[in-house]
Amino acid sequence: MSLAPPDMLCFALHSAAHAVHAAYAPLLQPLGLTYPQYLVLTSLAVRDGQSVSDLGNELRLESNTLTPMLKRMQAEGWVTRTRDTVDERLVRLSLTAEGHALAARATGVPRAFAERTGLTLDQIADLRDVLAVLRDRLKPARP
Amino acid sequence: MSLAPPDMLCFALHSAAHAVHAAYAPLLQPLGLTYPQYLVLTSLAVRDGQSVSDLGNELRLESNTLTPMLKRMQAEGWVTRTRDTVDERLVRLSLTAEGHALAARATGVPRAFAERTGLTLDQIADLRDVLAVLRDRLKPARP
DNA sequence: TCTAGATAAATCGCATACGATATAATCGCG
DNA sequence: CGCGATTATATCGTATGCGATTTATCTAGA
Repeated sequence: MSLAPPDMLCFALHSAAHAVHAAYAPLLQPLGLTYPQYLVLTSLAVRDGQSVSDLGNELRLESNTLTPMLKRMQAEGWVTRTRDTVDERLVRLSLTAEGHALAARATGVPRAFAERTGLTLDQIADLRDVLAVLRDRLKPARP
Repeated sequence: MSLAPPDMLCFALHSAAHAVHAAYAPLLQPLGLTYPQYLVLTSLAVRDGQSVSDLGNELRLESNTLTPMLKRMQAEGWVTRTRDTVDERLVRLSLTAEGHALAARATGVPRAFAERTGLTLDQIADLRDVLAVLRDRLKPARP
């Protein structure tokens, strides 16, 4: 006898992640951003000049996902991609002025989302930390 | 100033869901299953004869996602898709003998995963329930 | 020094996901 | 009864994600 999906942690995670994605979409669509692009923009707004693999390590994504996404964001005029002059294997990422402006416009999005969840800020922080522990146990980030 | 992704609940969920997906992959690959296909198989093993929208309501997926996936699973010989004779808009889904055999082989997968998480069964159940509440608050299933 | 191995991005193919739309079947209201 | 609205799938286009591979660059050891 097998467990049905509603009884499985993996499915709860899978479906909750999609629900969060869907909840963010209407907040991000007016900005022209997809949800993963929003994460990239936010990461670069905090730390400029990251390489593709720095960003991938933070977001747990591979170059095969990031490269096409970054090219789309470059085409939108939000991001620049330049080879590192010292180590030419690295591609350094920076936000343009438009990128920074967009990140500023997106600042309020997490708060709007937090309100939609109906959870307190403490509950949100606790859940976030439990999930981070689970994730890092399953798939540690590079040191 | 914006929050960085590691501080955001949405990112914790996003990345934990991907980590779970990645942890399931090596368990499912020997069976020839992808992770969403595993959820479909499990759902049909518990309740046979569901329509596409029944299944979509349980898994929170739309026909535009399910139809191609179900066709692939039909091509593998695991699932049959037949129009309901009473209401011909409905497509009824059933597992074949191979489908049932595969579901039986997959029974041990959640336990193997649970061990990988390092969480107790109570912790897993609690986390699952919190995530289900969050999901249903953001995107309720049809009644 | 010079090359074998490691590393960083990029490319390719495939499987989700979803918004928008199309099509077919059924329902409901006058 | 008849037709517009609704419902259930399916189709199309686009954006992730990832496994496997490729290319370019760098590093380390004989």
